[in-house]
Amino acid sequence: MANPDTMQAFVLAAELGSFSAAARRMGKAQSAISAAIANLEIDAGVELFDRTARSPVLTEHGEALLPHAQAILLSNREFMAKASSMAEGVETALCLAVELGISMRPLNDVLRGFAANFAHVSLEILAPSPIDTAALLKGGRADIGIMAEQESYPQGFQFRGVGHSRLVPVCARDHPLATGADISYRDLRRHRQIISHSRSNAASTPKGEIKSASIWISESPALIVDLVLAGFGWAELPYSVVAGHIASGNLVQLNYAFQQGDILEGIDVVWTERHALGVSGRWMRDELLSLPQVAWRDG
Amino acid sequence: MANPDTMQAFVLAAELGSFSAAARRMGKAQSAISAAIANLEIDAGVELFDRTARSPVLTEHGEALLPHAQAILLSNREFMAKASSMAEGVETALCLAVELGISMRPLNDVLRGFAANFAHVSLEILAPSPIDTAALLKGGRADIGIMAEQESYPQGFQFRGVGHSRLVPVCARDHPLATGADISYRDLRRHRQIISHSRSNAASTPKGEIKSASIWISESPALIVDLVLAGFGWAELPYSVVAGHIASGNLVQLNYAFQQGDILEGIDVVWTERHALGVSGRWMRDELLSLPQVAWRDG
DNA sequence: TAGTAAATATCGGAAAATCTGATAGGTAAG
DNA sequence: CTTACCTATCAGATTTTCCGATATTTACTA
Repeated sequence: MANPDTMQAFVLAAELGSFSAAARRMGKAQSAISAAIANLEIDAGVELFDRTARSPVLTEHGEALLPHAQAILLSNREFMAKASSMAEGVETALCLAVELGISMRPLNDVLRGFAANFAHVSLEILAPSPIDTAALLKGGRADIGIMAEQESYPQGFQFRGVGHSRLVPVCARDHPLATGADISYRDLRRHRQIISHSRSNAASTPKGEIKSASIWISESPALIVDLVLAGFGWAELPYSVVAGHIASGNLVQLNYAFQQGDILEGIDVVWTERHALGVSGRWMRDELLSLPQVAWRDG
Repeated sequence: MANPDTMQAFVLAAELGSFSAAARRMGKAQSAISAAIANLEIDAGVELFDRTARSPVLTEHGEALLPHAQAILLSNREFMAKASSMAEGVETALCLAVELGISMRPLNDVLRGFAANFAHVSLEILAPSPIDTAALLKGGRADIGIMAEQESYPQGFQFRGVGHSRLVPVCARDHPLATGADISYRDLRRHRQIISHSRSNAASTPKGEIKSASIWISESPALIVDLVLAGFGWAELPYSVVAGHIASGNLVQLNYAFQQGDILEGIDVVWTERHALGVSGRWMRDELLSLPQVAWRDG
C-alpha cells in the first residue's frame, strides 16, 4: 500500500498533466515525483502514464485508478479533519431528543446550519415518548431535549421556553362530538378524553387540560391518534400530529364554545449542568433558543 | 497524512486491544507499533488510546476515528485490488448493448455473477434502438450486443443465437381489430401495421413479418407502443414491452386465424473480432451463450 | 534547420523516516 | 512476591525518500 504522498503525486500529476507541475505544487523536486510514480507503477503492476509525448497522459489503467486514488486522499483528509476538529474541543457526537408530537419543521434550518458548521460531528435524533425525554437527558444519553414544558424539572436541569405548539381538540368522524358546534365543558365531560401521560404523571398535579370525567392515558401521541381514530374518545393533540388526519376527514376538529383563541402548550429546550455541552452542543442550543417563538406554532 | 502502515497499526491495535499483538500480526517489532501510534497521535492532535491499564483501550476520540481509519485502509485495498486485477489483463470496463424490447430479466443472474467475479470491472449497459446496436459494436463503443437476429451481419461480426423472444400482435382497445376473433391475413392487410425499423432496413429484404399494405416505421419499440396506443395501427411487439398495457386493458392481443403457435423472433449475442474481448468480456459472453434458450421467451 | 524551453529519467550522495533489539517501568493474576 | 505480559524509550542500523545535477526527448520558434 502506497504512501498518501505518492497518491497525491499521482492525482496531481494526472490533474495537471505534468510531473514537474505536481512537484512544484507539492514543494518537492521533480525527480521525487518521477520516482514516486514509477514506484507506484511497480507496486500496482500497471503503467499509469503514457510518457511518449512531452507531457505524460493517463493510460486507460491510470484513468481507471484515478478515482480510487482520489477516494484514498479524500478519506485521509477526512480522518485528519475530524481529528483536528476533535482536537479543538468539538465533541464527537451530539444527541438531540425531540419529544414525539413536536414538529421537526422548525429544526430543519438549524440542522442545515449544523451540518455546514460541524460536518464532523455525527448527529443523533431521538424521538422519545414524553415520559422518556427527561430520563434520556438525566442519563446522559441525550445532550439537548426539546419537549413539552413541565411543571418542574429534576435537580440540575436547565431549560428555556422557546415557543408554543398549538393543540387541536379532535375526535373521530363518527364520534358524537363531531357534529356539534359550540361545544361546552359539559359536552366534553360526557365523553372520554385521551391524554398524554407526561401531563398527568404522578409527580405533577393534573392541570386544566383535563376536561372530562372519563380519562384514558397513553404515553405515545401516535397511540392516542389511533385511539381517537377508533372512536374511543376525544383528545387535544399537537397540530402537526393530526393535520394529515384532519385534511383527510378522518378526524374532526372540535369547536369549543368557551375558548376562541388557540390552545397552546409550551415547548422547552432542556439541557443539564452535569453533562456539559461541547462546542457544537452550545451552538445547537443557542440556535434553538434564538428561533422565533412562532416557528413552533404550527406543524 | 499518515502512512497506511500507521493506519493499519492503529486499526489492528484497536481491534486486538494490544500493540504487541498488532506488531506480531504485522510482522514488526512492538516498538515500531508503539512509535507509529504515538506519532499518529501527534499528527492527529488527539489521544487515541488510554494507556493507564495494562492493555490500551480506545479513547472516545479513538473510537470516533477508528471507522475513518478503516475506510482509509479499505480504499487503499480497493486501489490495489483493482490495479492487480487490471495487471492480470482484466479489462477496466465492459459495455453491453441490450437492444430495446429485449427483456433484461434473463440477464439478472448473469449480472449477479459478473458483479461477484469481476467486482473491479465497471459495467455499462446501453439500451439502443434496434438500428443502433450493430453500429455501437462496430464502433467499439459496446463490447457485446444482445439483439434481434439479423439477415446478415457486417464483416468481422461473430454471433450466436441464444433463444427467441415471443412477439405478441396487439392493437389499441378501441381499434377495429380489437373485437375480432380469428383474424385473417386479409383483415390485417386492411389496417396499418407499425413495424420496427431494424427488420426492414434498406440492406435486408423485408421478410414475412410485413403483413399489411399500409406500413409505418419507427426505430423505437416505445414509440411504436405509443402509436399503437393512439390507435394508429397494429404491431407485433415483444411480450415484455406490451405485458403491462395488456394487463391494464389498454392494448388488446390479436388472435391470428392462420397461426396457432407463438410468433418468435430470434435473439443473437453478437461481438466482433476486431475489438477483442478481455477476461470479463469472454466470461460474460460464455455465460450468455450458456443460458437456457427458453429464458428469453417471456418478459 | 538549428535553437530554445520545458519535460522526464536516472544517478550519487544527503537527509529523513522507520525498524530492530534491548532496557526500564507498570499492571494484573497466581 | 513472583511471573507474565504489556508499553515507552533509546541507540544504532537499515531502508526509504529527497535533492541537485545531468542526459535525453519533445514541442515549438526563428
